[in-house]
Amino acid sequence: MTVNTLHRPTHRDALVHLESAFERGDMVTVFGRCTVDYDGRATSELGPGDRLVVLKPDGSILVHTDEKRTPVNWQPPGCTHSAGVRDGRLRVRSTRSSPDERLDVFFERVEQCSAYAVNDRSDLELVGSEEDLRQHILSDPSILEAGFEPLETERQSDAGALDIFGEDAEGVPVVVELKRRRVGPSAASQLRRYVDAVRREFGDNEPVRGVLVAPSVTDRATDLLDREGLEFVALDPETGEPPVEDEERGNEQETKGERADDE
Amino acid sequence: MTVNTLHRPTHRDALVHLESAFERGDMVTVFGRCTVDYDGRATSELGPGDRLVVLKPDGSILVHTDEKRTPVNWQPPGCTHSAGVRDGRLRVRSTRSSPDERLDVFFERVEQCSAYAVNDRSDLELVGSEEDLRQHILSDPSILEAGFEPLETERQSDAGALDIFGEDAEGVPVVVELKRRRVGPSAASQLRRYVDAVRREFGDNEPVRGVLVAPSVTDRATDLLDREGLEFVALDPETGEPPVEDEERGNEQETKGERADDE
DNA sequence: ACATCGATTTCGGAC
DNA sequence: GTCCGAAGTCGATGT
Repeated sequence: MTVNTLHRPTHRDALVHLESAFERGDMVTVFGRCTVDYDGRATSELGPGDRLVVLKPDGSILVHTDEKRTPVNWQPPGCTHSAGVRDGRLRVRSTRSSPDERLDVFFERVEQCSAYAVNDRSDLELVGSEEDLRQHILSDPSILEAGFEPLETERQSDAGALDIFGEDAEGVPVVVELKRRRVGPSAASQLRRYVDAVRREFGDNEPVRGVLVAPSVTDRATDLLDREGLEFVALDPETGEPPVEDEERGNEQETKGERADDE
Repeated sequence: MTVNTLHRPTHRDALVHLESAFERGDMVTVFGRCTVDYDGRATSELGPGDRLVVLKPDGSILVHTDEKRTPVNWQPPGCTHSAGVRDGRLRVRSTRSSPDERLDVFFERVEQCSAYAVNDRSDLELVGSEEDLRQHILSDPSILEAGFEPLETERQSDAGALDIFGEDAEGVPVVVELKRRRVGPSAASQLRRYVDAVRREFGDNEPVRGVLVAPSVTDRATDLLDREGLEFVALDPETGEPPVEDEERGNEQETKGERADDE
């Protein structure tokens, strides 16, 4: 039996059900009318309403309303579940120390309470991350710029690790910062921070270039980059190729032969 | 009846159950062995395993394994739910355009399928945000520094909006950047970006101070602030007071009379 | 719709 | 444990 469900249980029955589910390491859902009280990194209160509460065997807890992808209240993995009956209500509690936190869900009525025995060994395989973009550039550095040579990834600097550090065709050092999606001002600041650090290392006489690589860039970020003498290269993280633009298309020299032969 | 549940339904029964739940605007959970396929901003695949799928009437969908606070796959509000039977499996699909995205969950077996009629009008009340910290400073600017005078919040600059813009006791412009928790290098960069922008506005002859306000700061961020001539002030977002430090405590002048009278 | 930025961000990796 | 940055981040606000 992989699912064990109670409908409209008494608080006492729900309590026993919950505690044995915690014991077995089941995943649990509780649906009913409740209030929520949180105190920890911040403090919150939530008045009465119908919500779905999910308790996982890794210690995480989620309180979901009928809206939003993000739970209205939660606690991350590593917390301790407990349950009890207080003042005629079922209290589901999650606690941890460091930081010291407590989440209480008080049910005035439980509509349904289910325990699921979970078996899951599969890992998610995801394509299109910043790491994928990096692999594209490392396997064919010319997609960044003709003559670019990567020398090091995750190279340490005073300001943190550089995504890619390399040299251009003239041997000038290049700091490359990668983003999987359209970039704004913060990415420009980040690149500047890294370029500043490398310039301090190399001394004021040596030129150091900074290149931001992303599928696209906002206007304000472009302004900031221009002001700092930094550069931008448009690349898609999934394909490693320049993204197709709706405007100004059709006149670019390609480094790969991916163009359709319709012209 | 606020909950409607099927145990080990046939795919066809689950399908009918799902479609009427979508119609009614219920919140839905499906538990069973499934695979997941996602294509959109990125691309992912997830092999077979037992998962809890939550579908909300606002169009969001969550696929939860037995671990992590974050769903292993999901779709944000505004998507369209649909269900069908394909190749002997129950397919639960979520789609949207702009961006063009598709999430498919294929159940080889459904253990339980529940529809919940949700009634929830309460809003979360939360204390301890950056906005709370700002209110503390605006209502008593001296907690930042004696003589500080706030002039404007969300003042626009070339680099974005400033949290607080004001003057110190000498009339020198001050850019204040607020963070509700311990800050690292990126907050220092952000403040620097804002101070640079204001200095460009005011001209090189005018002094402009930059103050980062947060409960604490990392060493690397301190280095960056020092290098840029920026300042740090320690304040807690919930209390608006200097946080209690384990070390070097006991010698600070308080602005509020919150100390215990045990000495 | 896009831009910008906060978040009880969460998460993973490195130290 | 802390630090640091990525994320299919999400979500809110303003334009």
